[in-house]
Amino acid sequence: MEKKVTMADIARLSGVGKSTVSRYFNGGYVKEETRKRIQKVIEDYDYEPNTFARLNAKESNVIGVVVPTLNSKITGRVITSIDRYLRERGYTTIIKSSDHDVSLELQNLKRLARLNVDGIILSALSVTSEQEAAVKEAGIPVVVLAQNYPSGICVLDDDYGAGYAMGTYIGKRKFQKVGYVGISQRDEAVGIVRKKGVMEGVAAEGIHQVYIALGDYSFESGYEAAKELLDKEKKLEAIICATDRMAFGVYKYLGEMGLRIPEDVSVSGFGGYDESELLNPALTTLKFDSYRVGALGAETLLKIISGEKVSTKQMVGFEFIEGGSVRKTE
Amino acid sequence: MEKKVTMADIARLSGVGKSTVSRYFNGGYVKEETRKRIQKVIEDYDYEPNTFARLNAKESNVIGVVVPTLNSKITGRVITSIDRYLRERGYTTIIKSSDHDVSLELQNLKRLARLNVDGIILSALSVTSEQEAAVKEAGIPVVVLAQNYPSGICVLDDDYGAGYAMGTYIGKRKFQKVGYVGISQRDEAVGIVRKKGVMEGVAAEGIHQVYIALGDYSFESGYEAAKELLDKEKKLEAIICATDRMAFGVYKYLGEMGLRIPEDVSVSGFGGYDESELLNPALTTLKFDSYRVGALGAETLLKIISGEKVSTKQMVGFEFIEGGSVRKTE
DNA sequence: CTGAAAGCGCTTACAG
DNA sequence: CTGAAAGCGCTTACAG
Repeated sequence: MEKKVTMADIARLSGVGKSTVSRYFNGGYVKEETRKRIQKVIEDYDYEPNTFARLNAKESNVIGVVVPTLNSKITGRVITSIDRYLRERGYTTIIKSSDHDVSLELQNLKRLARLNVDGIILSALSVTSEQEAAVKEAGIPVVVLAQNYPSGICVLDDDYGAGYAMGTYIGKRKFQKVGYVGISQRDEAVGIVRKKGVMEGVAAEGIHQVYIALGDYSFESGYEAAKELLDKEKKLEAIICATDRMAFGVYKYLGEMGLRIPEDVSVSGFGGYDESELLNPALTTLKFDSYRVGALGAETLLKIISGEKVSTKQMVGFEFIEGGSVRKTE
Repeated sequence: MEKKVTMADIARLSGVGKSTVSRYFNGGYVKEETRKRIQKVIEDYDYEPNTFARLNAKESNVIGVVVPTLNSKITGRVITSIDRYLRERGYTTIIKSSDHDVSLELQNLKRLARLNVDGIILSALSVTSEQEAAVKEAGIPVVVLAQNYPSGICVLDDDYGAGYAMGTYIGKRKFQKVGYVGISQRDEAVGIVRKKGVMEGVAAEGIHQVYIALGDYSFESGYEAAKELLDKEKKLEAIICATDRMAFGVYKYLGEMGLRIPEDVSVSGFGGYDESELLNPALTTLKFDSYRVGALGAETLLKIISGEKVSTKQMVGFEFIEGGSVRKTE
């Protein structure tokens, strides 16, 4: 292993002081000629400063990202987008997973604060008071993603708008009997806001009675919900599912019952994962823009850091994906 | 923002020297009584040392992980598993994405080395000589994942075994005409090793002619490959796909042609993502154990760090998932 | 078993 | 425009 070359080495080799090399990297004044000399040496040695040695720098140029899991398509998109945005602007991003554990999430928050990061992007499991306290105590800018965060800055999916769009889409088909497979209210975005959008959307089209079943995001729960709904009301014409995965479960149940989609029952979802198009018929669904959520979150954080004013609550749009799972009105 | 409490504060508050507090954290000798005093203060102040300030420590307790993308199911599983394994053992893991960019991958490698990480887990885009040089020069332990790495230590999926298992499974059905949708040889694991397994597997069951088409992992390429294969050979009885996603494309083409699965054509894949069971019929496929790859990679790296001997090449198994997409022999 | 001192690789006033 | 000095929050010999 070769000796690691440090800033002091670069300084010595270029015949300048360390402070000058430091200024070279941090945009301070360096005479053009000196700059050239330093640059040459840096290239020769393929040198880059050690980001983590900036112990007493005003800005660390490090941003912390806390996510609930490393294992979801959404998280994958969000952190890809954050990482890219930040990298292109010279920031180092440190990703910490809470692994679905609230206490680990709290620990991650505290640890990042201690590492002197310039800011934190938090994709929260849920908003807890302890967490709010930690954020406050950290004294560094925090942007919360995909979760309403009244006491701070957040970037959200437009769940209400999406729900409303799907509600009116289904409503316009003039179905008499509609079912909805929802999610517990503990998930505010999906369980409350999205549902509200759907309900008000169908209502706007004159449908006032919706049969409701509750699922838990899983394939199986969609299957069970479909069974429950069709048991309660044999003549259901359409089932709106709060997530694609549950819609897949509904597909399975309808298939087993010999009911055709969309001739007998129409089905729709929310999510817009690539799988939706694999189904037969392709699922009519709605895709949230997770990449945009990540990028906007990062952009917002950098603005806060540089002292710009930002909105406390920003909404990111969605895209309607029309498949073949909803019957057209003849 | 409150003043950050540092190790010096803890030392002062416990009436000991900084070195003693440091030893407290790093397992050095501290008298039981002193230990208690320090512990009390630490708890009162909810203190944890700043991992990145250990500039001249022998071990940084930081492990770097370089992945090709943050945006794939497999990567998600691998890093979840690595992160968990390492966290439980007191390591901090730093995840860097190469975002499908070879030069960024190289930069990530160099940067991590400069950060003085104790070791690196590399899920490589491909093995390049520059990269091998960087790894060598880094002078720190590196474990390569899911890619054969003759010059170092690696942890691999058992692609040959998986291919062979699928090959014999299909072969035993005594199909006369079999097709294979493969992947370019540039991907050694899938394009060469897996294919070899499949070919030798079917051959072992007496099938010697296999019609081959090439795809690029995508849904569309699976669709096109199916078209090409069925064009070349109308009576194909089975199509083995090197990946599930391409198998989905095959499903679509067969559906459009009015061919039933498995009555007319049997189909199988590799991957075992959750989506496979959503299809109708469920896809017969084979699941690699990405969690195990991650954990074994991390375990191996820690062994190297602690000076234990490790195998240069370790293979991780798979699980056969029997769906309904392959015709049973009557 | 413990602490003062030196050092890790940087950055930041400050004097020139 | 530049460099010497002090400092960031830790760890590590070393002396006691």
